[in-house]
Formats: sequence, structure tokens, C-alpha cells
Amino acid sequence: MELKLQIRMNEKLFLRDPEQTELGKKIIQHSILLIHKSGFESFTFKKLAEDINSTEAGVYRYFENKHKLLMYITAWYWSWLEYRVTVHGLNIKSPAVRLKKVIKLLATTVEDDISTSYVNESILHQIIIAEGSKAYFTKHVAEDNRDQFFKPYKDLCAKVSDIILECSPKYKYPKSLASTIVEMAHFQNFFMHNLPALTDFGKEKDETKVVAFLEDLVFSAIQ
Amino acid sequence: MELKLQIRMNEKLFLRDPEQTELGKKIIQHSILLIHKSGFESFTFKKLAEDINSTEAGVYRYFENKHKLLMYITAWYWSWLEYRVTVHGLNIKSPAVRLKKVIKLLATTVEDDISTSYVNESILHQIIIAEGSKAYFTKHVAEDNRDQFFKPYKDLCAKVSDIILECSPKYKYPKSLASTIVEMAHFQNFFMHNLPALTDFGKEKDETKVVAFLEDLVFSAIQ
DNA sequence: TCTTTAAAGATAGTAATACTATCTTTAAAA
DNA sequence: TTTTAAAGATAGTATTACTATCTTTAAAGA
Repeated sequence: MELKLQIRMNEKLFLRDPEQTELGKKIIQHSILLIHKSGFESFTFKKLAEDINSTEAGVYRYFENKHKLLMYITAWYWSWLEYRVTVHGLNIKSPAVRLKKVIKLLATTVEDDISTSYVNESILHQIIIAEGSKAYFTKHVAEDNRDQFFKPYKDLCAKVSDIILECSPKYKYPKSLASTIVEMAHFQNFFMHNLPALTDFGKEKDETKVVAFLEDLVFSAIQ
Repeated sequence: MELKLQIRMNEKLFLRDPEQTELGKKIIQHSILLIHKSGFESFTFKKLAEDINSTEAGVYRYFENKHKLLMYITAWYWSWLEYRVTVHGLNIKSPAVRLKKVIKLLATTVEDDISTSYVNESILHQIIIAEGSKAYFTKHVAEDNRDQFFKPYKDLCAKVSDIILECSPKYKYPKSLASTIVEMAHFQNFFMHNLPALTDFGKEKDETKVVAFLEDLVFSAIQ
């Protein structure tokens, strides 16, 4: 039996569904690699087209602009993470154990557990850390939010929030704590590698320390 | 007696010191307004030049590019915040009270307490919330960090970290907790206004709730 | 097998962006 | 009065961020 993970994406994010064609999948695959290599600012559809031996106009048939592509990629990432959080939490009765599992999933580099042919999840994880917030730090957040582009991110935070409430029904800030965990899982990783003075794990650069910090933070807060 | 606050800026951030000339001050003043109005992505030196009745080439004499200008502005902001944290903490003996004061300073909109003629601190606060992290989420962070461009940010976090240690000398993650407070003071504000599902204060949009959340989080962690 | 149609390729063009260069004017300091 | 530094004016270039159009390819349908 071969399993294939298919994530249903918001149709307003693309002009032509990239999952339906070879070129589309190459666009996703290589834009992840190219953004990882040179950063989102210097990423252009022209460079991407050269990478995949296609044309700029070809890429524009799939995505209106590079920001939509970034939102597509981030939305995919958060959907995929929510899926993983669900799967890994299925048989865990204790909400506290489940919460720990979630923190680990958020803060550690993925080992490809469900293979998706054209997405390199480990590299994707890295680009979301450095570029993910650019998806919503724009002047058109409100509109993009109305178009549901951030739904996967919000769904994941809602799921984390629910687990927090299961652990501690009286805790007053489950949503804010959830978004704090999700953001900090990425930020502390970025700081650890790039601005180590902002963390306590600059020397070791060990992801499990980020997990330990977040666990300590969260369980102190909700107990 | 008239007081004038002067912040010594890293000289590598600019080509010509904007504080020394009228044009320079207009560049800072109006770039803050323009970034606030249309966002950093659509901000250009040409538009800025038109706003201040100067020329594009004129702006380029002060700043190499718009990213350097963003780093200048963010560095100025963090220096200014550290100054405020210092001043407001001077007569407070209890580190816990001082920590609360810091959280309040980080998370609430400033009322112009020390007037700086050409910087609108309240608008600056808002643009740092939405654009500030773009200063370091680049492919050249490492280099920029070597050039000390993020020193004001790191100094502020170090100061917060020190207060945390004063409160609780055995706490294991003072630096990470400090950067978490600083980042979340801004993120929760942004989320509250733009992606309210990610916070517990979406309805009221009340900054004091962000303060309450952060206080609860911090003091649970260090106790 | 023939036809039709959708996707992709090839090519061109345009307005805006991100600069650099140079020459002139202005105004304050020496 | 001369020198010099800043600012203004203008021009030019490579790249970016698109849009348009025409042709080829290949698979699906009749």
C-alpha cells in the first residue's frame, strides 16, 4: 500500500493548481529550494523559471506574484504541521503529554515521516522559520485574512489552544499562549543560529533545549 | 532648561549622518510616516523624495538602500526603548516591579514622554511591530550582526534578561525569556489588531490585556 | 483516426524599481 | 573672498514585476 498525502489548498492562492501538473510541482519544489538558497527578497519568478527550465510567463500562469506563492507555501506548511500534530496525538490520552508532543513537533527539525514527493519538508521548515512571518506582515493582511489565507495557521493555533485548555480549563490566555509557542518555536531556533545572544542555547545550538525552554514556559503558565 | 535626546547611531548604517542636517532629519521623519502609510515593501526612495521635495539621489547620499534605512530606524527604536527602560527603572528597587514596568513599556503605545523633534514615536512603535523583524530576517543577518547593527536590540534583551535574573537567580532561560517577552509584546499587539483569532483579546483590542498576559507568563515562569 | 483543447514554450514589450554618475547651484565656513 | 560641503537637477542602466500574443506539444474525446 502506498500512501500519498494530499493537502487541499485555498483556491484563491493560485491561478492554476500546482499539484495537478508536473510544472506546477516543479514550481513548488524549486521555489522552496531557491528561497532557501537566496532568501525571499532576492527570489524572482525569472530566476525560478531558469532553475526549472521554463519561462517567467509560465510561472505567472500558476501564481499571481511571489507573495501569493509565499502564502501558498506557508499555508501548506501549517496544514502539514496540523496534520502531523493530529496524527501524533491520536493515541495519547493525557493532554499534557500531547502538549509536549506538539511542542516537540513545532520546535524540532522534521525527519520525513510522510513522504511528499516534491516538497522537501526539512528545507521548508527552515524557510518558514526565516520567511514565514512575511506572509502576514503586510499592509493587506486584513484582506488576505478575509480570503482565509491564514486559516491553516489559525487552525493549528486553535488546536494547540484546545490542548492547553484540556490541560488547564481555567487558564485565561490559551490562544495567546498557543501563538506564543508556535512563534517562539521558530524564533528561538532562528535566534539560536543567527543572533545567539538572544537565547540561552547559542553555544550548543541544540533544538532540544528550545523544546525544554518552551515546555518549562508553558507548564509553568498553565499550572 | 530644554532637553534634547540624542542617540548615538552605528556609523556603518548610514553614508551621511541624517541627524546632522535638515534633509537628513526629514528623511527619517518622512520614511517613518511613509512606511507606516504603505508598508515597507511598497516604500521606495523615489516616493520618499517626492514626499520631502527632494530627489532620489539626495536620499541615496544618506542611505545605501532602504534596508539599511529600516535597520537604522529599528536600531534607533530599540535604543530609545532601552533608554526609557533605564530611566523608568531608576528609582525602583524591587526587580519584580521593574520587570512589570518593562513589560508595560514594551507592550503599550508610548505617550511622547521625551520629545524628539522629528521622530513620531507612536507611529514608529507601530511600524516596528509590523516591519521590525524584517530587519533581521534576511540572508545577510550574520554579516549585519558582525557589523553590530542589532546591538541596540540585543542590549535591550540583555537588560531585560538581567532583571529576570535579579528576580530569580536560578531561572534557566533568562535570555530566551527576555527575547520572548520583547517579541511577544509586539506580536500579540499585531495579532490582536490583524489576526484576532490568535489572541485572547481580539474583542477588546486592549493593550493592557497583552500586558496582563505577559506578566502572567513571565512571573509563572520565574517563580 | 481525427479533432479539439488545454498546457507549455517562445518571444516581446512596458512601467516601475534600484540604483550610479555627473554637473550645477546654494550657502555656510575659513 | 575663496573654498568646500550639501543639495538640486538631470540622465542613464540593469533588473524586477508584470502582461500580451503567438506557436508548439500532447493528451482526451468523438
